[in-house]
Amino acid sequence: MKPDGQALKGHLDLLLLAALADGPRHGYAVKEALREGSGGRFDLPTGTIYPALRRIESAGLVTGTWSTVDGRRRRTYRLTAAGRRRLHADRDAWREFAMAITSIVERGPWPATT
Amino acid sequence: MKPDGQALKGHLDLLLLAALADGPRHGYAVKEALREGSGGRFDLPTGTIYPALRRIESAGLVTGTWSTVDGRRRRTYRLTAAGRRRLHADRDAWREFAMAITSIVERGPWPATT
DNA sequence: TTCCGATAGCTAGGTTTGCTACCTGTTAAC
DNA sequence: GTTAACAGGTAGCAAACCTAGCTATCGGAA
Repeated sequence: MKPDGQALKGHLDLLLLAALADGPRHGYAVKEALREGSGGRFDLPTGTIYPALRRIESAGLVTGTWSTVDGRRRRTYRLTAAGRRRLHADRDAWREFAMAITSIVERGPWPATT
Repeated sequence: MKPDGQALKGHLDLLLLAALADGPRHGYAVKEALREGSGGRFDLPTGTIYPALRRIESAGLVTGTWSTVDGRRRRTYRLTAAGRRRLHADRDAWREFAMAITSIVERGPWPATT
């Protein structure tokens, strides 16, 4: 499926961190994990994934190491302690955010402006 | 509460449309409705609200009319037919989006990369 | 042999869009 | 007289995701 315009803004880091939560993955595997984990909803272009991984790497949330498998260069990322903390914090923030949006959007007519 | 960085990107229009779903409101009332409807979570600055209302107005999703109450200028916005359609579409898109994020974020360790 | 798709990585530049900071003005409270 | 709440607005910044394009390997199809 195609990207959502701006909808992902501010939530991509959470997705990347979540995709690395159970162990190291290289960039392409992160991309596949997000696609499969979302039922095809988040089929993000590599131009979104790779710069974002670099970004959170330089923020100290993940560390990346190079390796070569079958002649293909791979950069494998793993969560740092800070990344894991950020994952938990962002997950909480997401829950709060989603609840707030939902509470506004999923309601019948508003109570009269008291 | 303070703004969420980039988290709102792409979802603000939905909130504005939802705030106007049960009847016309002027800009300031929209701001208050979002603050109250979100339990204080979305206390958006006027510099966010007013330009965004203008934006969705020029997109044909709402229409605005001037009036004066107690010497205060008010611009009251109401949904157009297109705005109501967009509201429904965006609400569906939000549900899908939230489900997709949640399904990635709210899980134990990923199934092994098969 | 050549080509293509999947895998794997990368960058440059554009665009959108919310936020910061600032402004005008009225009414009511202190 | 000053402040707070109400009501509207603009200019310009900055984040960051997306588009478009690039290199390169490997396996299978044509």
